[in-house]
Amino acid sequence: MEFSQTAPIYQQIADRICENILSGRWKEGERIPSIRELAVDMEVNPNTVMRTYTYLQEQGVIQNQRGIGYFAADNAVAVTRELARTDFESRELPRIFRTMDLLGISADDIRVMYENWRKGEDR
Amino acid sequence: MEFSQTAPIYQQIADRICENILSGRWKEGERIPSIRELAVDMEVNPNTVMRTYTYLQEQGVIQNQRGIGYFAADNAVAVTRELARTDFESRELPRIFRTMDLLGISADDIRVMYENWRKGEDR
Amino acid sequence: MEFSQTAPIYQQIADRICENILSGRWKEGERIPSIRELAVDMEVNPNTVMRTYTYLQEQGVIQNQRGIGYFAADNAVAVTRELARTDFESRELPRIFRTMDLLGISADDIRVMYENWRKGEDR
Amino acid sequence: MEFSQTAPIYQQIADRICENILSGRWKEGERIPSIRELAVDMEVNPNTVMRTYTYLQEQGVIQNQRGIGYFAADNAVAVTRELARTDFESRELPRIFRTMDLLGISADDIRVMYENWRKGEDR
DNA sequence: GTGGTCTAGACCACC
DNA sequence: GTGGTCTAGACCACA
Repeated sequence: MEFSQTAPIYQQIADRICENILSGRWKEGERIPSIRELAVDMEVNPNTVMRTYTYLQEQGVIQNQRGIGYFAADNAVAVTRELARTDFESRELPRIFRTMDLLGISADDIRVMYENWRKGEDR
Repeated sequence: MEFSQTAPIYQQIADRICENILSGRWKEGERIPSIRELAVDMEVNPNTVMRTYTYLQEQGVIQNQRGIGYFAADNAVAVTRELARTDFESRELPRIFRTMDLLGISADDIRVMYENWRKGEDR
Repeated sequence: MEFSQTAPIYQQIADRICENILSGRWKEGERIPSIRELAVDMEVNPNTVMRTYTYLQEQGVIQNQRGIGYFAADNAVAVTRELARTDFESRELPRIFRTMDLLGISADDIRVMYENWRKGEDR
Repeated sequence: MEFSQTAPIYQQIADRICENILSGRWKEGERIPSIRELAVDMEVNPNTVMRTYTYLQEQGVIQNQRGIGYFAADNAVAVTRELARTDFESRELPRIFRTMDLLGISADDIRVMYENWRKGEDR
């Protein structure tokens, strides 16, 4: 997998996992890949995945059963939504709005670009 | 001045300068504060401002006249717009759209929030 | 290591690294010394090496893998050649030719001196 | 006049003056422009020209007659040649040769480029 | 262990 | 006065 240089890798992995949960690919309560599996899959040091899992566990998105593995929490979807929403509204949006303001990009422009983007995605 | 913990200070200063140029507070071709002045003003080490200026000079936003000081480039506004726009479209937007998609936020929701935000700003 | 007084140390280190890449002592894609290692080796402050690495990374000569170290870029040789060639032709040559012209040094004189110089080098 | 960013301005002015002397445009023993004249002509701070003149006087290229002005020394051509030659051979050539070596540029290549350059100059 | 950022303070060349 | 380079040393995030 390719990673951005700007954000920490463990965070990018966390985002990925959250997407899997939100999109329903990983069901609540189900087992998720082991640290080693994911590390191999993502071509990353297991320590890095470990960090991701620790972080997500602190956030209540996943849970650990000793000796068995990690599981998506029973309320994983709700928790993840809440997490993503808070982050989006408090950290992303203000910066976005300021940039729009400075560059003269209207909400309408955003709408058009969003629609184009959705067409481009394989979904 | 207050700085966010997430982004490096020298970057936040660069953003600040770009805003000054885009908004027209600093005119193209005019002299901008000396490294030491700005360092005092922002309550940071001169090295940190130095780093900002070096970065902006590489980007073509500002220019140096030896022994005299730094000046906003003649085409500073265009260069800055281009910089900000590229960054916004290639780095911000894709992440934003993915989040909107996952959280079910529509472009209309964005429009409403944007309008509310503009009311909140004193402008 | 000994450094000239005329050029900045970080530049001289950069030149050194480029020579290592051009001569094949450092292979493309291979790891190069860590900042701290090189700093000890060259008896300079780590910050100075840091500056060199940042510069070379901007030029595309080396790449960073987070938490692991710096690596010679996959196309490091080509990039370095291009860099050196451009610099030589646009900055060095014109000055050289003007001096030759003024002093009445012919291209043949240069050839003789070059051959003598090559004999002097242990190669 | 346009100045390079890399070399000090006062040095570039000195080079210019040396060229005028070597090429015979300024004769030995003749008066050369006053500091103020040259400063206006070159769009430079008089202090900078002052520094150039002081430097050239130390080298014996020009002489000062108090209250009258600066003059090219009686043996200005010889002195200048010697200066330029020493600088060229001891400082320029070694670097040039090393670069040629690294880039695989032969003395013949130089000859060709030199001839092309001479055609390009208006002389 | 790695790199990245920042501070404090010094010294220098240049205008 | 200006910017530019360098050192020393600290602290942090990341792998």
